[in-house]
Amino acid sequence: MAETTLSEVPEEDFLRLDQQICFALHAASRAFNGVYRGALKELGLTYPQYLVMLVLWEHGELPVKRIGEHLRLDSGTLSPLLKRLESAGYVERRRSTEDERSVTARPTAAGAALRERARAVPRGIAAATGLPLDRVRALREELHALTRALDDAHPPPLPPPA
Amino acid sequence: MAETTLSEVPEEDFLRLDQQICFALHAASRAFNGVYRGALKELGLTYPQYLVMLVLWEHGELPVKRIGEHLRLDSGTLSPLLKRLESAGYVERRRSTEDERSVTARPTAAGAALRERARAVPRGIAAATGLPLDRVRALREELHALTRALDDAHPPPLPPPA
DNA sequence: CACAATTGAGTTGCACACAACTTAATGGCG
DNA sequence: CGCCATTAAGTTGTGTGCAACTCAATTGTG
Repeated sequence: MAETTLSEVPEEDFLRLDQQICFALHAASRAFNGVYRGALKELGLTYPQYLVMLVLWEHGELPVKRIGEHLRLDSGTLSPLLKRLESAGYVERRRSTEDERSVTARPTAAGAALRERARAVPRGIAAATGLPLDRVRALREELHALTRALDDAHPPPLPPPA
Repeated sequence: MAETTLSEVPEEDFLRLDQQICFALHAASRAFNGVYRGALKELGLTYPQYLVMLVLWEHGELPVKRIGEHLRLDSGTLSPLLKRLESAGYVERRRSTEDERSVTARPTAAGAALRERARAVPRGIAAATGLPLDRVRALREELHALTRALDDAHPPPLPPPA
């Protein structure tokens, strides 16, 4: 049972195994998304919008570029998303004075207030996973390593944040 | 260091931990998607289209409903996706004669031939993960359990396949 | 047998992701 | 200084994912 290397797996099983692992990650991500969707509905946030707010709550004002580095997202995704967060009244955007190319985003008063209401979210999610926190942490580390390896094999447009 | 229960984590760290774990899964899924995108480009398939073809290669002709159960996807996603696979010449769709509500899909000759070209894909992906197959299998199991737990806490429209 | 509830596909609308492109500003570099 | 490569946002187009809906076929029930 110690078949650890790729060459020891019979060719016939490979497509099936591939289906299992790539599907598993895909499905888990969407299942997570679904649980967050329910938890975030009353806050008026989508899951990616919540990720952006988490970054802004932690760091305050940030250029779009920096947000993208934290979340591994590019301007093609962030620009319309931030526009929606702005029209929802949760963030303000402002073109930087030092560098006119850069646009920074920061939580408004309503956005900051939203943080208090959001405090209830993570506990509910953690409970829904049914996993002890140690396992959650371990899983997080494993997924980080996996993401790093995959991005390394297929470098994304965004270099990982320094 | 044996803080396993939720109640032992300070409230202040919760939003940050939440960001880390939910982001980790989200990012890993997208990183995987990116690697597949590169590997599948020459086959003319997207990642979800590849998942559908894997199911059809394994099971032959299947109703849309069954495909959805295997992949945890509903008709809102599968209908247009199958239409694209059909216009690409990889699958045929046919309304069932026994139950006129049901539509089945199966690989065409070109779709079946594609399977041979697809054999090269999984090895490349497995190599890109940088993980030994044992770890991949363990991760798969963990993600399956996680998906089940999350779907249980927030039942999706699709019941898990029997 | 009639008829309401259910089921399977499909459609519509919205919000990501991401490639490819455009535009404007900045930073070298001769 | 002048000019070009680089950089940051934003835009466009395509393909999911999913909620909410429509429509037709089927099933269950009195």
